[in-house]
Amino acid sequence: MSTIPEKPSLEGIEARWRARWEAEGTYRFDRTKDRTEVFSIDTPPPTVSGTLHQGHVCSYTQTDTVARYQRMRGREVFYPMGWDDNGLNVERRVQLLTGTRCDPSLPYDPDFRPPTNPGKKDRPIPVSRPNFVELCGEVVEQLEQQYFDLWSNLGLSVDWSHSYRTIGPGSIKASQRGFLRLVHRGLAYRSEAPTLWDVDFRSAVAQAELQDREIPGAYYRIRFDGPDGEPLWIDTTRPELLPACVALVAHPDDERYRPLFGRTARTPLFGVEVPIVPHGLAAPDKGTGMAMICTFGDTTDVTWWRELGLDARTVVQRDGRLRPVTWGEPGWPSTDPATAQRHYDELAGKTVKQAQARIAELLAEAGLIDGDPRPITHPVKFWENGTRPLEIVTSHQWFIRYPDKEAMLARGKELAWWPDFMRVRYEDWVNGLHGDWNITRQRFFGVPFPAWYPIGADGTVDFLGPMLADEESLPVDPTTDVPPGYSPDQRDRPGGFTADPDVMDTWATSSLTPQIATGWVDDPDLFGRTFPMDLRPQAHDIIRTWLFYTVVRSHYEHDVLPWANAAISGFIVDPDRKKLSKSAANTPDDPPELLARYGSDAVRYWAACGRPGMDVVFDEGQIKIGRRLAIKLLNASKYALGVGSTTAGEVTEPLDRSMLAALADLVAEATKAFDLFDYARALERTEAFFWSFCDDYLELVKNRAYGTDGDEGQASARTALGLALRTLLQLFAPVLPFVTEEVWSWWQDGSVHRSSWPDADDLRAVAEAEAADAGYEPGPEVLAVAAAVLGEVRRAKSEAKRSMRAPVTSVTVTDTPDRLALMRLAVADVRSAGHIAALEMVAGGAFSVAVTLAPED
RNA sequence: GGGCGUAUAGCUCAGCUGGUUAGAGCGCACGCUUCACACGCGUGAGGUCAGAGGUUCGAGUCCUCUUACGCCCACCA
Repeated sequence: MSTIPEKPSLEGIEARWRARWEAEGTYRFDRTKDRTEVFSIDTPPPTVSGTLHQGHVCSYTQTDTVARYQRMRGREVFYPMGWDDNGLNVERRVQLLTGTRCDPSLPYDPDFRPPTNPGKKDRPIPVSRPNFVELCGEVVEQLEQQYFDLWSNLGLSVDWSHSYRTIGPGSIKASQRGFLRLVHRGLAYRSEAPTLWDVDFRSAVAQAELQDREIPGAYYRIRFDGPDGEPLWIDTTRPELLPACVALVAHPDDERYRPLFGRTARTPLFGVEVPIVPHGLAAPDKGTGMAMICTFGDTTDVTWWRELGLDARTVVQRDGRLRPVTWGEPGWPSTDPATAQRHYDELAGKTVKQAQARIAELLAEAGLIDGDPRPITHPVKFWENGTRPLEIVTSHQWFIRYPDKEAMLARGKELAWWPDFMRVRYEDWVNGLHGDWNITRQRFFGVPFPAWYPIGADGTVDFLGPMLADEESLPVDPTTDVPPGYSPDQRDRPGGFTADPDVMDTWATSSLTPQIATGWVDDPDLFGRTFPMDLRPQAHDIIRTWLFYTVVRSHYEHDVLPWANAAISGFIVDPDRKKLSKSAANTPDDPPELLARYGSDAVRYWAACGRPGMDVVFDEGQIKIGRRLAIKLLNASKYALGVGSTTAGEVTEPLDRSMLAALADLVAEATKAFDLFDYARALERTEAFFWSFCDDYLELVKNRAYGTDGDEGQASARTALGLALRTLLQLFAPVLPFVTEEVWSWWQDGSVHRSSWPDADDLRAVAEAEAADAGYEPGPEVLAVAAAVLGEVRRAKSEAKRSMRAPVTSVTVTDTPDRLALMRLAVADVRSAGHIAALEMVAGGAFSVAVTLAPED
């Protein structure tokens, strides 16, 4: 306990309490507790390569309020923190920051240091993969420190001793273990397949990372030769893929084309005989109703190609340029190879865009285009972080099979969603799934696959016959470790082996965050106390990825849900309802600046005002209100403690009991709200109570508490004030951890954050004690009636433009007998607070108050 | 094209299972140096609850349709 400051202030309290909480282990997880006593949280690992903005502050604060509530309710809270340093974003960030680019063919240079301040225009310096991974590690460490500072300053009650990296050794081990187990059960497999591919980042991307964007394009109407030499017109937006055309397709019911099914057409410029086939996906109303199938222009092409068993003639390479092709060779048939070659040589080596322009010219020159291209805008698939449309290339990839839709939907029903309607997003996603989950990324900084491929005596690699690491040997890096039965000198040699060159998709790791955080296999004791977890907090945009994948992995590995509850937060939007972008950071409004200007509690207040699942508008005004609330708590507390508040005495005065009865109702409501993860409602109710508590109750009780009206009732006021203050501090503690802890320390032992959540029944018992004997029903009404009369007196003074201290000669209250009876119980306090000389009560009629002010001096 | 959500005072939002004159804060106006607080206090003005139908004794609240906005999904020829 310490003393009450003369002039209470918020300045500096964050640093003081951060240090104290850390030193005293206030939020340390007690791992002697049983699973039933534990509340464990699957904290979202923030992407350290991203930019901190108010959105992070908002959602992490919301979760923290729940964690703090559960802790006060007596649950031992397991609240770890992860850092997501996986993925393409880190690589991109590292490339920018260090001016380097990974070239896996280079040897490791132990003395390499990146330039200190690389210019944007400088050509990136190629570095080896180990060098690049080292740089990633260094950059990631700096980024984590920034995040730690912010989180800690914000007052997250995380146990920092339980933190992990999505690419740390423990995570790599867990990811590889999970992967191997799926492979051994036949649930993960290797396949060569057409894959959506970002030509700039030279990597495959998964369905969940796709984004449609409307971009300009154009329809070209191109002439094919029909079976009998007649013209056959098709519309395409991708004329450059003409050399990759393997069939023409129309709807089976399309009368125009039905006679042509089973026959062949000839492609223009290249003279390739392609079959004319029916398929239900062909749209009679699009273009001419007949489309060319290319390998591969879009995912529909892939579907057609697979379902119709067509040839593959791919032309787009991984760098987004057209590959060299020799026409007339096997796989590249043409009725006129020389002409085909002449045309194709104009395209080979060009980018898709360049090739499109050139082939349009070639077609026009040959008179094979009908009219001018017709400009359109159409949705095209992009990688969500990419800048050029995705291409489809064929490559070797690892896939995880999805469980039955029914099983996944059942898991979705089993999970408690907050708010409940978010479940629908999950169900929509499950119902729309197609294909399996491609977990391969052609990157460098990530979890490597614990796999190698045998090299035959002739030097060919069997990319479909992987050799897997033993689970006991994990974690492994196949580029430095050696597969069982081989020696290091056999690497990349005929008869030897080669490492799997790829890394896992970021979600393949983060789908195991519950397992990673709780010590799966490596710490069975902790795992048994914390898994399955209680809560997954996350935003709605990654239900289809993080949430869904986590459910899949836990379903496969443990046959349970990974957590009982999913609390889904909204986005932070700017006042124009646009999602906050990265540009929101590094402005005067960025989070560290806001925390410094208004204090952490104020920013937390704003965050906690956001309803669960609803988008939150960034509103600096709301932060100011939070600051005002925190300051008000300091001052009201100073007053209450200054008059000698205690939590131990008796409460005898009806007004005091009435206030406590109202407080008991508040506690019940706030508790219920928090149990439903509705921190916003709990805060709103508590705040409303607190302001009227200050405005009405404190004013009514002030003189009595000071003892200026005599000793009678003073003890009652002191006890009521003490109980109310203690309760209010506790109710506010989850949202305003700093100021509540500050005030708590003035008069209570220990931390408010480890105190027991208030009990509505206890308060009600105090309010009701012997009330019946005193001849009235205890409830909030006495306070309400007294406050209403006081309000009328204030109004009279305001309208007369007089001070609130102006003396009142007489007041006449007219009301129903019942309400007058309640009024009578608090009449002394009302007179005192209103400086009222005489107060009369008249039964009958509607509530009204006549006020006669004393004349001014 | 399908789905989900939102629409209440100038702004940000409450209004839980339908029930007396629709609430709060900010902002605004007018006041008040009041012994916890001028980083304050008091009082006040301000709303045809997006629109149109319907159910009901009664609808901001339930149903239908429409409109606007946001988000998610969808086979891009």
